[in-house]
Amino acid sequence: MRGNMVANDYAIPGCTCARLRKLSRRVTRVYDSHLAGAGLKTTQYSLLTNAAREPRTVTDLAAAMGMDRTTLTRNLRPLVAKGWVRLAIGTDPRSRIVEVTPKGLAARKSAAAQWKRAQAELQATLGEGFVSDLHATVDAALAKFGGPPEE
Amino acid sequence: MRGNMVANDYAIPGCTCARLRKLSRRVTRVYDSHLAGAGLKTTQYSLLTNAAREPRTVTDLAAAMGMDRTTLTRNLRPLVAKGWVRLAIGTDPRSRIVEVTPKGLAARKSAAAQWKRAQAELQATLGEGFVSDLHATVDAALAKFGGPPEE
DNA sequence: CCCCGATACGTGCATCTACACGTATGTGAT
DNA sequence: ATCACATACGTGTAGATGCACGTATCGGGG
Repeated sequence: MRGNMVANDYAIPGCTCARLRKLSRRVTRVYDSHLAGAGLKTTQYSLLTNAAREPRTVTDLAAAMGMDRTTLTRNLRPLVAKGWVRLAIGTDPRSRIVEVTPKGLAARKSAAAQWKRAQAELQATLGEGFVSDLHATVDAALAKFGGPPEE
Repeated sequence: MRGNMVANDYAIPGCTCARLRKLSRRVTRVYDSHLAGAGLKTTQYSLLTNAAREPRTVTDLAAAMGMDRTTLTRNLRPLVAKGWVRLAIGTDPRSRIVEVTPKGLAARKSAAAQWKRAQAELQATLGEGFVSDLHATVDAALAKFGGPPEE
């Protein structure tokens, strides 16, 4: 009784990419709205966290975060400009070690509260169990791509 | 026996946003690598599809796609430049109706093959059942945000 | 008819993302 | 020592994303 469901073929019921991007946009806006008060974006908070975990070369950090190396280079720029990150020369003089400065650590620490609020809002919206399942699913997908879930 | 696991607090085991963005990057690269041969990006393919489904105002289409209205305005620009999309004046002269041109429909149709290949590669990498589950999870999340999964 | 709040858009600015390409340095073979 | 290949990086170009802000039109009340 639904009529002809095949009137046109413009439906993409199966486009994984579009769905993921759509959800990413929504979720990113939630986080960014909270982190705005701390003067940084979600991406930057994530970057500071990953860089602080362990000093690494640009290439290694980019690989760990699953992003193009040149993307990381650009993303580092605003952080370097704010004095939160420094690019040091490694043992191999060609390499750049991404180092979070004390100022950067302080910025991250002060933003942590807002990050927690964002995560809490998300869990309130989606439900805690749902978020857990979502994490598991996303981590499993990332693992199948070969990289670590890391974060 | 794992030693002290709390040496630093730089782990964000629970950052939903970072995980989603990471997975989005990976998946987008898969799709874009296939669609490159068709001369468009995943976002553009998705835009063409959504716009072709039904002519709508910029505001309505943006809402359906879960993106900022001004983002849609910018994303439409390259498509308009290629003659794939046209912005017509609606009954309300302030509004712009996003219309896909015949040329745009043709471009989308010719890209459909590459899109299928991308989707196939993803399913081969993740597993078909996994992709189904992922869709269900993402759709459920989008629904909890209030909007339609649509695509 | 005029004013005012609501509505529909576009722009400026900043950031995120990645491919193609170019530069500089390390390394191993000759 | 030198040459060739690999490695580590940055830039040019192009698009995706969203907030703050400004402009123009619509519609109802005075």
